[in-house]
Amino acid sequence: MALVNPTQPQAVTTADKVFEQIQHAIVEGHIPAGSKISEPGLAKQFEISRSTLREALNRLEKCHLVERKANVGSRVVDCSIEGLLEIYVVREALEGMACRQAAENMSEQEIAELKSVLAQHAKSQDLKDGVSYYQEEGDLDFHYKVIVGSHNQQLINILCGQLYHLVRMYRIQFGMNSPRATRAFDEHLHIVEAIADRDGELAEILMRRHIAASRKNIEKKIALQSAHSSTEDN
Amino acid sequence: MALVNPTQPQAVTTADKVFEQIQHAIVEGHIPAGSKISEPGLAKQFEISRSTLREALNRLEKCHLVERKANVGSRVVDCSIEGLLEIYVVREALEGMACRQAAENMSEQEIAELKSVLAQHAKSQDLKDGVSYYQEEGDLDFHYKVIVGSHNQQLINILCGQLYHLVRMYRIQFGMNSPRATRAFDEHLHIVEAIADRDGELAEILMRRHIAASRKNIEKKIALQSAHSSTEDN
DNA sequence: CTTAAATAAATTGTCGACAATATTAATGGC
DNA sequence: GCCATTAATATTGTCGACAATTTATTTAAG
Repeated sequence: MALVNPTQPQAVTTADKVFEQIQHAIVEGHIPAGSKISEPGLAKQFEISRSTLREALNRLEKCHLVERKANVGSRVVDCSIEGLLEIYVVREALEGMACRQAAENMSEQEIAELKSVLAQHAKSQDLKDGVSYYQEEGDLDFHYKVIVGSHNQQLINILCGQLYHLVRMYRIQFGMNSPRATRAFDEHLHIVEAIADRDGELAEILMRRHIAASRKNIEKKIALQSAHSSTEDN
Repeated sequence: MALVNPTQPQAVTTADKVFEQIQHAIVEGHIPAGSKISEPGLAKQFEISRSTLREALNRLEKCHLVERKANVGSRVVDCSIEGLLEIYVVREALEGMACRQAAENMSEQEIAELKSVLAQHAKSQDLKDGVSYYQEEGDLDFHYKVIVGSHNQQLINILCGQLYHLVRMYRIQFGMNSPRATRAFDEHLHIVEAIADRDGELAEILMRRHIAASRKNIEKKIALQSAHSSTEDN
């Protein structure tokens, strides 16, 4: 069930396993965003040495979940609204290009698989009109398959290896149970069509608009929230 | 003179310094691409412990200059033609978006600085019609300033922190003394115009075409090379 | 009482050694 | 003579300890 990352092969070493555990804890918010990380503390908590923990921290740094300053220490990244919007901008550019390349490079079998993913979403569509969690997973799954379909190792690395978990972190911590579920699904359909037609240019445009729409949706939401809180302040 | 990376602050720790030295050695080809890295060997060579070396290797991994496999070891990345083209695709997407954001977000002063950089290039333009090395540096410098001008931390991180040295590595190892010097300069001029006009859409298109042109130029070169070598094979 | 300097505590960076795994060399069977 | 298995070697992963630096506390001065 868990999305296996092609860029990060099976965890074998203990540092790998601890990395995954901490990663999960950060993404889910069990280790709060922006908090300082105590190397001796975490090492003791996981019953490993500091060297091993530092190895894990290095990998967390690679996917931008923690930041380190020399002689000072590590902190979990801060979840700011600006940061979230920045990531969406990057995604718009990269996933747009990935989608273009997917249209050019995906095999017929991959396209068939992508279609079947959407078909599955469609089936469970009606019964989950309120429950959007699965749709969240489904959305990620769709995007994931398109990215891998680009067959561009650099794109896959950056999007799946580095940004993927950061995006999940933001989604969870900002509590985004996307109200765009059905519209997003329709957009997915159109994107797949463009890919199946091998129309890279259109595929890129559609994916970019799809992500830009998400971003604008968030911006609107934020604007409402701040407007609401400012009336509360009065 | 040396381009200071805003994402990687001054090296203070010995691991940082060793990292920079190895980075330089890899980019310049003193440590050959694709070669295996012996931890005990390199550690002895730099007169540091393995722990410190591994710390440096982790940073090299972050900017995609070395790859590590569990229980096997580290290798310098391979410089394949496919890899080079993949990077150009990523750059086209990211720098295009960076350019759009630069048009929206750069301060007037930053734009003035960007213009002055080009003016300097123009002055030395006539005397370096054969010598393209400076143009190389100048090209990087221009792109660098645009990226930073996007004011998007994520974009800056990925492009300046991760891809920058990889691009340099490819340029040096494939011996690219861009024969597009004067045309590239003209394209830079048009890009700056678009930025100064705050026309993000045009700025993105121009930057994408600028990078795509470089990519196609390389593709053409490669095609010629392989055609040449195949005739040699006969 | 507030501020500055000095001291103490804690944290990070670096080191060398040992354990686990992978690679190479040697041995034996066919 | 060639392939599989086993032994030997080398390399990577992990550990605990010490050095260097930062942070917190205490002390002293104004």
